[in-house]
Amino acid sequence: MQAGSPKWRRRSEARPGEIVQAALEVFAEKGFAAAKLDEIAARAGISKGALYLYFETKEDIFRAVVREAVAPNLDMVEGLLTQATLPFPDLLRLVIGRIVKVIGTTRLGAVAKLVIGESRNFPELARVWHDEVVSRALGAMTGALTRAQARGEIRPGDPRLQAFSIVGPVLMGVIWQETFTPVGASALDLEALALQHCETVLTGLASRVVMLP
Amino acid sequence: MQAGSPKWRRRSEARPGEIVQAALEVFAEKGFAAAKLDEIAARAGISKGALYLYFETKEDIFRAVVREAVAPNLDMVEGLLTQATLPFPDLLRLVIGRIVKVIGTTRLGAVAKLVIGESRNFPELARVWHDEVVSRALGAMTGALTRAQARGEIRPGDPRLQAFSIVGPVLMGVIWQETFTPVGASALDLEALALQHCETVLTGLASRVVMLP
Amino acid sequence: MQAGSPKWRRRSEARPGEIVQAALEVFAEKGFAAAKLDEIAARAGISKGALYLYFETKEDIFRAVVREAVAPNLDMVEGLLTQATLPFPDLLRLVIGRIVKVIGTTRLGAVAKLVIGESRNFPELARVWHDEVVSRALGAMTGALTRAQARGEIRPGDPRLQAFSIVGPVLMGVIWQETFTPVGASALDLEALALQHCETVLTGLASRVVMLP
Amino acid sequence: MQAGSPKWRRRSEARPGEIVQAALEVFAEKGFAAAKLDEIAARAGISKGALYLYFETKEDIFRAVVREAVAPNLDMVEGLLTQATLPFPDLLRLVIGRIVKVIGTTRLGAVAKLVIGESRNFPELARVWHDEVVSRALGAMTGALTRAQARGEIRPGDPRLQAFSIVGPVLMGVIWQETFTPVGASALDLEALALQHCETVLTGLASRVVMLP
DNA sequence: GATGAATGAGCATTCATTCAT
DNA sequence: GATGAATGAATGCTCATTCAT
Repeated sequence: MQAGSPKWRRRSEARPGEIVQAALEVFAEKGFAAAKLDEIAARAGISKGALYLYFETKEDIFRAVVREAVAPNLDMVEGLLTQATLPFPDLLRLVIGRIVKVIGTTRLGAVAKLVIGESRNFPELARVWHDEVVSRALGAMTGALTRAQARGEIRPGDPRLQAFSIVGPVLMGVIWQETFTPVGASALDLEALALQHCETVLTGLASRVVMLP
Repeated sequence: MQAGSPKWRRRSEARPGEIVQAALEVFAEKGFAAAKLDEIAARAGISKGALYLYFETKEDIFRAVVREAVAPNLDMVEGLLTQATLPFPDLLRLVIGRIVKVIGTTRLGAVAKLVIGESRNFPELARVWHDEVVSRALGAMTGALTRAQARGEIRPGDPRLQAFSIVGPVLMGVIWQETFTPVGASALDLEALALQHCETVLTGLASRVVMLP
Repeated sequence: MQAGSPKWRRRSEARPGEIVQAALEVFAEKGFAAAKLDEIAARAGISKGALYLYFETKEDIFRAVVREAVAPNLDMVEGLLTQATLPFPDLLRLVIGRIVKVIGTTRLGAVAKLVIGESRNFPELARVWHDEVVSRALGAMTGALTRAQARGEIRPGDPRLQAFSIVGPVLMGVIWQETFTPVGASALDLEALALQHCETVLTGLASRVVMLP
Repeated sequence: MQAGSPKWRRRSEARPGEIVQAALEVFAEKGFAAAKLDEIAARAGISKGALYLYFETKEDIFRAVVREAVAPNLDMVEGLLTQATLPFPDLLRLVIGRIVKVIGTTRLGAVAKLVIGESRNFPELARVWHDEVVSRALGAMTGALTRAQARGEIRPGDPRLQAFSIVGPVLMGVIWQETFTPVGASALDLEALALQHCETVLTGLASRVVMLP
């Protein structure tokens, strides 16, 4: 084995990402405590000891996994904020579509489950997720709702609770897929759910609505 | 030590319940793996060894905790089914109110979080919860929605997805309280959420609705 | 349940013997360490706590089992000694027959196995057995051999080693039955072994023997 | 678990042997249950955890100890078989001498005691010993006796029982040394026993023998 | 940098022993 | 005397972490 081989150099730089990727899989499957460093190392294709060249502790790896998953969401949150001038129905359809797409292409659902499950053991992570993802996204949504109320687009009401009305079903769908589908429950078409729920909640929130007798 | 001291009277009949109660607290705080039998025993006011007079293993205790939490839900589900002849809006307000009340008076939310977090390590529990709680409740809701559609009370659409639209925000509220409130997020008034969402979704699902330009 | 019931009184007196009997079975099956007081109590038909009304510790029960098994052997040893005036072949046939009979009607073999297996953990028991059973029996045999040598009945030689020649095969037969027969080895006719070995060793030890070319 | 990977991974070559050696000592002194992994590890000069790099469980270590002791015996058994063409007396003297030598240079006696004592808890080990050591050795001896009977060298009789007559005293001597010598009994010269018994039993089994009145 | 053998603290589980009833 | 619930010390096993190579 020759030191300084370029193949190694390049791999070294990629290592942390590979480890986080492998760790994400194992944590998602087993949860934090039941995940074994042996398995993470094996899936990352390195030795167990090598993990400690890149991370201090197992908790560190866990933190990296969760924080890494925050990044794409931050982008999404930024997206929410910048589109904030659209009419609310258009904005909502756009945002929900984006959320569903991100969930479909990343392991975001699995990470959400991890954060939920380990929130008591890793309060800082729950805090990070709250502060940098959930709260900001919810804040953006609340802001858009407040403005839409001011414009008379949607009916009055606590915009934070309205935001729950909007996002909750999608979150429930994600949890369903992560929790019950693997144990035999019928699968769920998250996109169809988002589409139908969007129209339902838009009608429900619209101000210029008249219910006939 | 005085003979006949009431403190030491045999409580064997109450013990399993006390243990499950103590275990619920510890599991809810730590998750399955991080929960220590020492602490469960201490909170139950008995020795570690005594746990094994009532349960075979730690997993057994966990199962008991989860199964015990199922019972009150079964009653609630039965309640749902028997009220099925009411007009849908009345039924929904009734049911949602009941759900929120149960959640407020039991540790159901904590158990739900446990089931979600440990679903990969205890698939049978996820299955039990799916079969005996989630699926039945969702089934009842779907049935009521189907009938309401037939009666022309609510608009057409996949009733299962409509059920997600109805229940999702409440579930999200529960998760919020269990996950983010303990780490500093602003508390959530679950009852207000339920109330407002009920009206929103009822409007959104109603068939006799006209959106004005 | 009436205190002082005569049925109980009589049982109480028989209890230690019943316990020792039950313990013998369990110890014989499992060895000392793997034997559980629960099982001994169950087989004796009493509660675990009641064992401590008759014995101080588990070791105590074990000691009682082993010592109890000594008694019938002491009788046998006495028998050996009193018949010591017979011609040696007659004496040997008598004694070996008696040994085989005792082994066939008691759990002596099992106890021997226990003593052998636990001799390091219970040196006093090994000592008791040596002093009160093995050594005395061997001493009696050695004495008889010495006298038979003096009478010219059997050929000269270390009488202790001759005693091993006589007894060894029977002991081996007992061990065989206790160790290998339960795991599928073909059973052994201990009586036939004793009979044939008796004649073989009597010929081998006889002084008036001529080997033809 | 890698398919096809040999059960004995690349390990420090000497370690397993050192562990087995240390374990043999501890098991021989305490028996299986009373032997503590702490002590085995200490005597092997490693930590308790390191044991599990080489063996799965305590039982595994025990099995290795017993199986390892089988190997030298297999060689001995083969030796018996290949010398089978000698005249019986010469063969017997050769074989017995070899047995005594092996016993004197190995801890075979201690292992035999272990197998006897734990035969109920580890039936497979008793079976292995029966099938691969005792049965084969006894079979070889029986075969030699049968041929010797056919040649008219020794008198008729059940050859299996004759084998017991031959081997029993040596086994008894081994057990004596392992069981009673450590608790104060006078030591036994196993070689002298073997020598004298050999001549005794050869005379006893010889066909061309006449007993004078 | 990389390895994997070695460590040792930590935990679930067992079971002889006790004691209030 | 008898019970059996309760105890707690003991121990096999796990696994994150370290370190000599």
